[in-house]
Amino acid sequence: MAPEKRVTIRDVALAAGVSPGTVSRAMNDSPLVNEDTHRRIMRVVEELDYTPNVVARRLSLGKTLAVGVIVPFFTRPSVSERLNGVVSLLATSQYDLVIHNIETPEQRASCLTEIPFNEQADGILSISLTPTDAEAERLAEADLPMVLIDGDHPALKGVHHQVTVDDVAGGEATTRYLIELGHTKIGFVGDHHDNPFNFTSSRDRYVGYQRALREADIPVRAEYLEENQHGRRLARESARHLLALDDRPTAIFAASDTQAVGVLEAAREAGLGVPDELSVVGYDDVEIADILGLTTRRQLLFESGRRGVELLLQTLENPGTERVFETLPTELIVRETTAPPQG
Amino acid sequence: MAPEKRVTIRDVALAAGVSPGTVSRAMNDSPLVNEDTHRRIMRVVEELDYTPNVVARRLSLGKTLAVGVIVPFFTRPSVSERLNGVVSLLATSQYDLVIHNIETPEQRASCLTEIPFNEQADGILSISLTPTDAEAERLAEADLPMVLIDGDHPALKGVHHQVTVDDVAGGEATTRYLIELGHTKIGFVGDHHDNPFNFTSSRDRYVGYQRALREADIPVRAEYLEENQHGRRLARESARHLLALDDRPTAIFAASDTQAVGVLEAAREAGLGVPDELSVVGYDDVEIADILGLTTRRQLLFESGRRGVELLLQTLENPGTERVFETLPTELIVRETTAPPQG
DNA sequence: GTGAGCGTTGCAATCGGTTGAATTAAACCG
DNA sequence: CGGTTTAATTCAACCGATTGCAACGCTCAC
Repeated sequence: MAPEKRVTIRDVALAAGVSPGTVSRAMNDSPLVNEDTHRRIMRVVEELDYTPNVVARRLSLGKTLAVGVIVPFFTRPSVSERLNGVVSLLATSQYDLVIHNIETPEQRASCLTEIPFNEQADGILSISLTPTDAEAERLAEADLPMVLIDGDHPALKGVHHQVTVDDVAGGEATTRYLIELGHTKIGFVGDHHDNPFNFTSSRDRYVGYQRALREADIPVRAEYLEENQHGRRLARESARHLLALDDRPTAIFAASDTQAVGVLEAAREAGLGVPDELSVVGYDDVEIADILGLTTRRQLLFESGRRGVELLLQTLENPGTERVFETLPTELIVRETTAPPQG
Repeated sequence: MAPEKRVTIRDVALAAGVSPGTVSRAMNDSPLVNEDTHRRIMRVVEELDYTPNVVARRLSLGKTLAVGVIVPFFTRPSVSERLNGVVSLLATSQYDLVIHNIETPEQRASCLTEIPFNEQADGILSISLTPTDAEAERLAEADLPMVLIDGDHPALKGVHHQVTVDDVAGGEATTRYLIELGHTKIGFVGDHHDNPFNFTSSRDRYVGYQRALREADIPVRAEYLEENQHGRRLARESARHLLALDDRPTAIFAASDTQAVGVLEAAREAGLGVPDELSVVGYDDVEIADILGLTTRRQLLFESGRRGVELLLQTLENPGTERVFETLPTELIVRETTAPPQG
């Protein structure tokens, strides 16, 4: 009834007639305590409804029992799906999840430079962020287990795993698909390839796009590239430009499903039928793609998060683990927004 | 270069020629330290790149400097938007955000009964969860500041704020809108009103729906209510049933935008034109509603999260704060899926 | 009967801060 | 100039667990 103070290990010790140390050992199932004593202590623990103070444990163990997740724009469906994978697995472990969302370049900088050093986490998961060289250097110093999900840096030293997708290959294959359909005039709607967050996926997909065109001896036309900030609205504007060109593309490759939606909207505005007059293909395969029947390249978002945590937990258990670089496969999901060009 | 051990407060004290206590006070801007000393200490802090160990602070202060967020299915767009509001404000505070996602009824139970007691957080935010009477009782015992966002319990004692939406009123107003358009045959597609998560929003909106019908002297027909688990796919099935009725509804009110999308899909399958042959209205106004031109009732998702944190932080700063119950407004956003019934 | 060995348990230091009380030094005043 | 106030700092206990080491009681062997 009364706001009774929290039960500590000493209370238990007193009630059980042993020392705090023994209670601690009993709680942690140390083989050093007698079975009877163990049972007796556990009974008292039950009675008093004792749960160890996590903060004290942390200090004592020198471990925080938490992992930090650094994630930009976690409300974006693709990101949130990765995060979902992270959460799903982490929930089964003893580790807490501390979230650091990034919405501005400043936040990005401070997260990447401070979080790994302030001893708030035993390990770090970074989602969709690519460290710069300087950042990578500094991160290496922290020597904190870190896993990069959908983001890589070749020079990262120390215990750093990576779970990525080959965006160049994905972009190339997707573009090739359009070429095989017969398209030669293919537009690209993506992020700013030089951006303060150092997001690289759009840029890499464009590199793949160029590669596919070159392989097919199709010239890469500068006016077919539209860079913009991420988002449906802005992608719509980008697409408007493409569709207003004298020699407009017959297909548009959007760097994400979100942007593809903007492209679809622009097409509707322009009175262009999809896929007859314009083919549109996205990237990610989030739910909206299914809803709209968008052809897209699927990547394993949920799995990437899950696998990232798996690697991190492995490293935490067993610090000797070797670095792992994993590349997850992608898959083209053909729906109703792509077709051979007209005529 | 070497993996130098972490700098502690004692190192700083030594280097600055003072005692650890003084360093502590200097770090916390206590007026008890001389200005010169303060400056000197801060210089050393800079040089050694010292940052206080948060875990140790926590133990010492008896505060965790973290708030826990309990949230079911955080990948659902409406939920993630609320969470976004939470994160946006919390990022500016000194508090960390520890996430507890709920995907099963068991997780729900354990979160609601354990989290508030394991001293891992100074305060709790609960999103879209309605405690049962028994849970409310137990929660009151924890006497931990807690804010319910989109979830309420009239009997919650202690320092508990609530930020909710009046779902009954929202459901009623939305239904009235359809009635005013001329509809009398209005279907309802929602969650199971009796569900293991104790989600209440769909049920409440249905209560409002009934109320609106009664006020307009329109009989409430049992066959016009379709309950199902949450989700687009299942909502589609529910809608199929409604549309297959001999006397099918001319309008369908979905308890969420996600479910409304399922309804739209069912309409397309059935070859029914929207809005001419079938009106559809959703709830939430998440992005998909905008994309699809769905008429819906907007609630302030982001703001609810933000306001919830605001209240929690207020309480943490100033434990004497009075309880606040807030009801956020909703607004009908008319787009292209609603029209008067045919004929 | 004494010492070695084993299984248990207690003791006390430790993790890295915070904070109330004690202490010192400077300042002020009649 | 002694006494008292005031400011600045140190000291040491404390938060609540963990853990290496010492110590204890017992058994068994020689």
